[in-house]
Amino acid sequence: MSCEANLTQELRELGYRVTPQRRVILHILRHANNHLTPSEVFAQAQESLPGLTETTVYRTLEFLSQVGQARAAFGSNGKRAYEISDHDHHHLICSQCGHEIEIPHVQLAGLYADLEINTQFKLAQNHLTLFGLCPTCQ
Amino acid sequence: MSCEANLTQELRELGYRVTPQRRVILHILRHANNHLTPSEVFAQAQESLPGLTETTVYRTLEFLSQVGQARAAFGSNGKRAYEISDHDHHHLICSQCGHEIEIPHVQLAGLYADLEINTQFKLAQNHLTLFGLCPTCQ
DNA sequence: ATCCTTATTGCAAATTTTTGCAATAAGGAT
DNA sequence: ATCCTTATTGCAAAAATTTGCAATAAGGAT
Repeated sequence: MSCEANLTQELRELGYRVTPQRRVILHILRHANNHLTPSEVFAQAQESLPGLTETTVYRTLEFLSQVGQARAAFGSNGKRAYEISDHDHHHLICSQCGHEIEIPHVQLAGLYADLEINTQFKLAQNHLTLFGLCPTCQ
Repeated sequence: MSCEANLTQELRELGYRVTPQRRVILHILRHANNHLTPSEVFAQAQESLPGLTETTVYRTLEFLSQVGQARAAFGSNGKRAYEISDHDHHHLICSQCGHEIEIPHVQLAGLYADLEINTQFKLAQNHLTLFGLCPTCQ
């Protein structure tokens, strides 16, 4: 559990608790190479934590997003999926074949800056999902 | 049903059928002043179409998005909502108080153009939902 | 006006996601 | 090491969403 060490402090200071469920789920997210649906997380997490409930998975995933450790993304179908919130990026999905590429957040940095000026909002770097047709499918 | 006249042709040419369910649901979307959840649509639609099922509402909403008449948007909670796809825009929601403002698509036009060049994708103008803190909540 | 093909609907059942509440267990204090 | 407070979990039940399949009805052809 070495890689979760830093989080522990952070959460406690905010009055949250560090539970086995949260550790395991965060660990899974950290070691996944792409986003996972709640049921995928549940399936994996259950192996190390037999008593785990789906309810808890949903709540934990939501919790991790709240504290900025995870991020929710929505696919074309509206299916929810979560991923670790380490490197800021967005997704561009081909609505035909489903092929998906990553867009580094820096590419949107200019837009975000402009919008902050126009709207007076302080923007969060939430994950966006764009759609289009990939070169092959056009 | 005057305002649906043009759609009728369009759908038939594509091999789709114009049914009372589709008419009513599209009509509701057209006259709504903001996005509606499937159950809200269902509630309203049922008044003019007693036998209507929720299943059909879900399917019709999805269908209307497919043919470009409607658009799905996802709120902070991940709740799905649909709106008519007339003027292209996006939403910026305050993650604190839920206050929501519209961002005209033109403000993202530059970004979209850049992305099309970088990625080789042909981008669709899908509705994006951005989050942040509104002036009051900051 | 009737017939035919097949896109769409409704129904029932499965799945996914959310919610209320009592039982459990983190973690600070003694 | 034990006690206390209350954040979190599990459970059960509700609500939301999806899926398979047979019955219905759009709309083109006769």
